[in-house]
Amino acid sequence: MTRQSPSSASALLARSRAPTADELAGVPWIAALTRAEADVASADMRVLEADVGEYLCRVGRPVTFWFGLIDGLLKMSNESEHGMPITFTGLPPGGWFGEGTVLKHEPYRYNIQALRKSLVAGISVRTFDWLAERSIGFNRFIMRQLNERLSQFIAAREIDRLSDPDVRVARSLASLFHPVLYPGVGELLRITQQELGYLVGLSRQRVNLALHTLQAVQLIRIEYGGLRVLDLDALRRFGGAARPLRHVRR
DNA sequence: GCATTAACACGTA
DNA sequence: TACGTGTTAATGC
Repeated sequence: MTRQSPSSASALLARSRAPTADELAGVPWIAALTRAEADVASADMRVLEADVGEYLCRVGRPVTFWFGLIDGLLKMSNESEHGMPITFTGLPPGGWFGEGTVLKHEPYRYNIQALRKSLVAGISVRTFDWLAERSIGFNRFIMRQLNERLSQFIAAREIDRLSDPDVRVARSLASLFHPVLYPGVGELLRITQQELGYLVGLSRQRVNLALHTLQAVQLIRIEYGGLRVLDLDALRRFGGAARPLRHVRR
C-alpha cells in the first residue's frame, strides 16, 4: 500500500465536485426524503476521488462531513497507544458512516482510509443537522442504520474470538455483503484477496486458502478482482455447528 | 501443526 | 505494463 497523504478537510473539499445524477441514484437514503428535502441534500452533496491509502478522516479531527461510499473500498480503523493499527470494519459501496460522530458534534473517533481508489460522497454537518431536525424519513433511515450496525459490531466481536481462519474469512465476508448497510454491493463484491487479508487480519496466502475452501462448498465463487456470494445465509452460519465441541472429548 | 513472509510463474485488465 | 491470483519454500511460535 502506498503512503497516506494527510489531507485536511479543506483540501478534500477543494478537490470535490457535485454528484452526477447516476451517483445520486446510488445514495440509499435520498429515497427516504421528501422532494424538497432531497433537493437540499443533493445541492449540498460533494463527491471526490480518494487515492489508495488516503485518509478521509482521522482520529481527533473535528467532524466535517457525513460520508458515504459510491464506489471502491474503505477501511475503518484505529490505533492502539503503541501504534498498532486495529481494523474495525471494511466499508464497501453503498455504506454511509460517521453519523454517530456527526450527531454528537464530536471529533472523529477512528480513521477512514481508502484501501483502493474510491469514489466518496459527503454532506456537510449543517445539512445533516437540518435533515435530522425536520425529516422523519431521514431519521428512520439513521435509526435503522444504527440498529443494523450495532448487531454487526456484536457479530464482529464474536468473529474476533474465533480462531479458525476459514470461519473468520466466511463471517467477515458475509458482513461485507450486508444488504441494508451496503446496498451498493449486490452479489459481486469487488475486493482483492490482499484487501480482504487487511480487513480480516490474515495473510493473502491464508485468505486464498480459505476462499477456496468456501468455494468448494458452493458458498462463494472466486472471480478476478472480486468475490461472488452464492449463499449468504450459509456463509454467515459457516462453521457454526459443523465442528464438534472440543470440551466434550475427555 | 499452522500461519507468515518472500519469491516466482502465470493470467488478466 | 501493472496488478491479482495460485503456489511453493523457508521461517517462526
